Amino acid sequence: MLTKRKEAVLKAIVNGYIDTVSPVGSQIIAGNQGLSVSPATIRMEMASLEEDGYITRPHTSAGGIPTDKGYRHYVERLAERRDLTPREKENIQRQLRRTYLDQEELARLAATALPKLTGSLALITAPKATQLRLKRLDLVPVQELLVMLLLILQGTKIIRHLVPLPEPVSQQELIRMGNKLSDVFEGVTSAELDVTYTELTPLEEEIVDLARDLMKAEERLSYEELFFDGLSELFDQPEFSEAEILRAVLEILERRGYLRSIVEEVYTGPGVQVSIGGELQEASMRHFSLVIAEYGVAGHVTGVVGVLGPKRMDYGRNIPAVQFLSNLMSQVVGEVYQ
Amino acid sequence: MLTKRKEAVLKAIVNGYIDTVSPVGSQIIAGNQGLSVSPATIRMEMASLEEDGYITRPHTSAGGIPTDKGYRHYVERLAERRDLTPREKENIQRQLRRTYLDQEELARLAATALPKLTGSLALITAPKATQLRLKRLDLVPVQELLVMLLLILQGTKIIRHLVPLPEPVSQQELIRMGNKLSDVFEGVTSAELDVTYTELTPLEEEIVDLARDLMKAEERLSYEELFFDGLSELFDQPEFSEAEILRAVLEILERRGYLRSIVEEVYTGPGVQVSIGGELQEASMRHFSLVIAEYGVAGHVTGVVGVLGPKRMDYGRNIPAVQFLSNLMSQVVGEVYQ
DNA sequence: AACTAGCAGTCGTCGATTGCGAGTGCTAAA
DNA sequence: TTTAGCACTCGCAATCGACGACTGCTAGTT
Repeated sequence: MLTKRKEAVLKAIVNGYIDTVSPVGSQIIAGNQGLSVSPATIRMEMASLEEDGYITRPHTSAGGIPTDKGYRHYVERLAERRDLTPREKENIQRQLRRTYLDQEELARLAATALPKLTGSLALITAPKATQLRLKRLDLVPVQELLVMLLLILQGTKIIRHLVPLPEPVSQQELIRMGNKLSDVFEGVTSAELDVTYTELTPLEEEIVDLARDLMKAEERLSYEELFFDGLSELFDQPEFSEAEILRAVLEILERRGYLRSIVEEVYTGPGVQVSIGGELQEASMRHFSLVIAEYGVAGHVTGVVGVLGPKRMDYGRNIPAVQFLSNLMSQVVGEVYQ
Repeated sequence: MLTKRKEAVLKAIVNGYIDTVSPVGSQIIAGNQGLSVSPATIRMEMASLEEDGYITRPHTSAGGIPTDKGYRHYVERLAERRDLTPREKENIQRQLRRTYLDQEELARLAATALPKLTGSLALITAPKATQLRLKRLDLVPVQELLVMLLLILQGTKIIRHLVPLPEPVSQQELIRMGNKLSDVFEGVTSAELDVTYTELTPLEEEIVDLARDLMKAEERLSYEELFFDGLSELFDQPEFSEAEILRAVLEILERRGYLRSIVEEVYTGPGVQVSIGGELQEASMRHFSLVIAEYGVAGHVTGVVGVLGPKRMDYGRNIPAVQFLSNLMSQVVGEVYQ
């Protein structure tokens, strides 16, 4: 366990490093009001902190910089949470509250808002329902032998798929089929989409089978599409002046599935989760931290919202920011889902 | 007009620069087979090329690098077009030919394929119809006082919008309205979506008005959403090791409307268009070239496909690549549009 | 026992200096 | 018109030294 004073020193180091992006020495720490001991004493404490693995030094005669362990301790016990200002909150609320948005748009907008608040990259998945329910089924002619199958699901989600026909079918007939199937299967889950219930023509059966497969495929996806925004905010951070690190970020972002897997790895429960550098499996993430939280309606629909930034991000601010956005999005999504 | 030999020298310089990304000197050019004169002679030619503005030198005693004018001449008369291999073509064709894709997906897929072929960033807009036609109109309940209005348009495009209701409406009633309005207005353009034609309830009128406004708004957009992919391909290029240039690209990409305006500026007619560095209005684009072409069905539906890369991109390959993709996408889109 | 002043020592950073080599322009000869 | 030769220009990379930011340690103080 760390003593009060060691914690104060660690906190000063992390805060200082977050500020200046360069190792912080004993004198600067001593200069901090609140800590009225000489630099020499600080040095003793720093030596001890280094021994315990909370800080490192880039070279023998340099100040300290926090290790992952140091950041971890900072995040959990030292960082002072600074909530968003009422003004900022109101601003986001106004943007996301426009009820006319569909849910993808919601995620997209949230991803645009977050980087400005946190100076980091925002990562947001659209809300995904655990159990899809069919609201309506449409068949729209595209060509003589090609129709678009449209599955409209609970929560404004839509699946569409082109279906080749074995032989021409009149538009009236397609409309009739759409209405009939919508009627029969309204409010039904993918499991209940079964052809044995009613009298169906072979073509209708085929379509119902396809619809079920599409819904099942959709359910199998562990996440909806991932939106991100704020690359340029991220690159404003001084430590990313080196192209090498830049490249790492880009690669992560282009392989979307990859990022998704990181999110899944990190996400272990409700509330805001923080993962710092090496705590993530991925070697290329060692310069980054991830602050993420789930949002949605428990058991019905969920998504993930978070920010990716340098390890020396402003945790005190970003954690409340992610928390706020998670709550807000839960509300908004909840309204559409009842 | 340039002499044969001057052109040969210019070509060697551009080719060499594209290869090595560093100024090419007289000896290297002389070393090229095909040009059997001494370096000294080459130097004379280079001095003349410099005077005429085809090349510059970074400093007094350095080799030549092409200017925008030099690239322009190269692209128009010197570059040897190297078409994609049959294998590559087949590959893309297979990917884009799956008829089950909707048109957004088509653009997205194309944007993913192109960077791998060209080593540049791909820019693609989804196909946009000049004249929207309504295929079907659906009203799907979301909450007691909230319905989703769904406009299904010719060519698999969908517009959706949430509509608040003044008072509860039963699901049957909504379905009836959807069917009625679909029936009345099937195949109609935004201009023809007029409430005076038939007997409509006030609520129906309101919905038709809204539908028309939505379609008109959609038509006013000059382009569909712009997809891009291949950031990391772009950053593999050695000249982007400097963070400053990187930042420029990112800013361009994050402001989507901005990029769109560049595309509009460049796009002046059919066929593949090449814009080199300073030829673009935007100062921040001076390190880049853009190779773009239109695709679609003339008069009905159009989109833009192109690549953005360093000025020293492989024009000989990228121009045919963009050409090929433009043709292919025209075909695929045409099939859905008849 | 805890703290601190002082000092020698370490190490990275920055600027100046230098040598090297690539590549030129010019001149004079073929 | 072409070419060989040569002096000259520059950028680049390596080297060096001064500087300064810190530290670790020791010895003395509270």
